[in-house]
Amino acid sequence: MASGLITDARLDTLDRVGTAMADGVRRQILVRLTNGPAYPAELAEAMGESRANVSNHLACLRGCGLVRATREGRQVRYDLADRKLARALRLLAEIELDVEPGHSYMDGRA
Amino acid sequence: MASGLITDARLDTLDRVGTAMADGVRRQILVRLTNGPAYPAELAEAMGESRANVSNHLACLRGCGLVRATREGRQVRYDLADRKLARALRLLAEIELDVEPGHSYMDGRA
DNA sequence: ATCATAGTACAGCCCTTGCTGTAGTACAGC
DNA sequence: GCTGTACTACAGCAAGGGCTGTACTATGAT
Repeated sequence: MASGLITDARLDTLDRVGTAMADGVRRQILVRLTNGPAYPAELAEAMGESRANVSNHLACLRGCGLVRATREGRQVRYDLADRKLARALRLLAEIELDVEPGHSYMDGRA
Repeated sequence: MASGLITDARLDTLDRVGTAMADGVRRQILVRLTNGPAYPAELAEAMGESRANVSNHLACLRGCGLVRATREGRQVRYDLADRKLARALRLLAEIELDVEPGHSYMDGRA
């Protein structure tokens, strides 16, 4: 079952991950969380984005369930919700994608 | 290096995968291609979408480099471009995401 | 209590992106 | 040659989603 077909129940998970990865800022946040927990203000400064913007994207990631938030004093620590997520992200990043440059869609034959 | 940090060079790959997975139709196409090659007309009927729509999304997936197209007579066969992609998609689908129902973001403590 | 900081929530505008419809290309058969 | 099929490309409109700015809550310090 682990390496079998993707069931309908798991399609919901892919939907969440898909919408989470749809935006560049959220992808960057996910990558950074792959290397350990982080805080909104820290993320905002490191990424050159406004705090409100980062906070909104973090809310999106929470809604999708990819990220967990826990209070620490007056700041909030964010972690990836599942360890498999970090593994999957690294696996995705390792994929070799040779894109045809001319954007001509027929690569094998014309 | 395989299980290390995600380098900037690999961020480009994540961008491609992210935009590819941003849309529900494209996610569905990717899942179907995980189980083997497919043809546009076949996909369109199975998914209840127009051929033009499916073709546009396939063009997007080609542009991102996730999918490879080869002519077969007067139809075109589509395959996933990399075997790791299928593995990564299955891994993503296996993630357990327990989303807090009330959308109240503080789960650990209030 | 007051002030400052960390973070969130939401309205508003704008830009991106998806879907439909149409025109066009490529191949197979007659 | 012509016709039909499989697929693509592109214009046009509509809708979804992102960024900014502001208002608000919560915690900690003085």
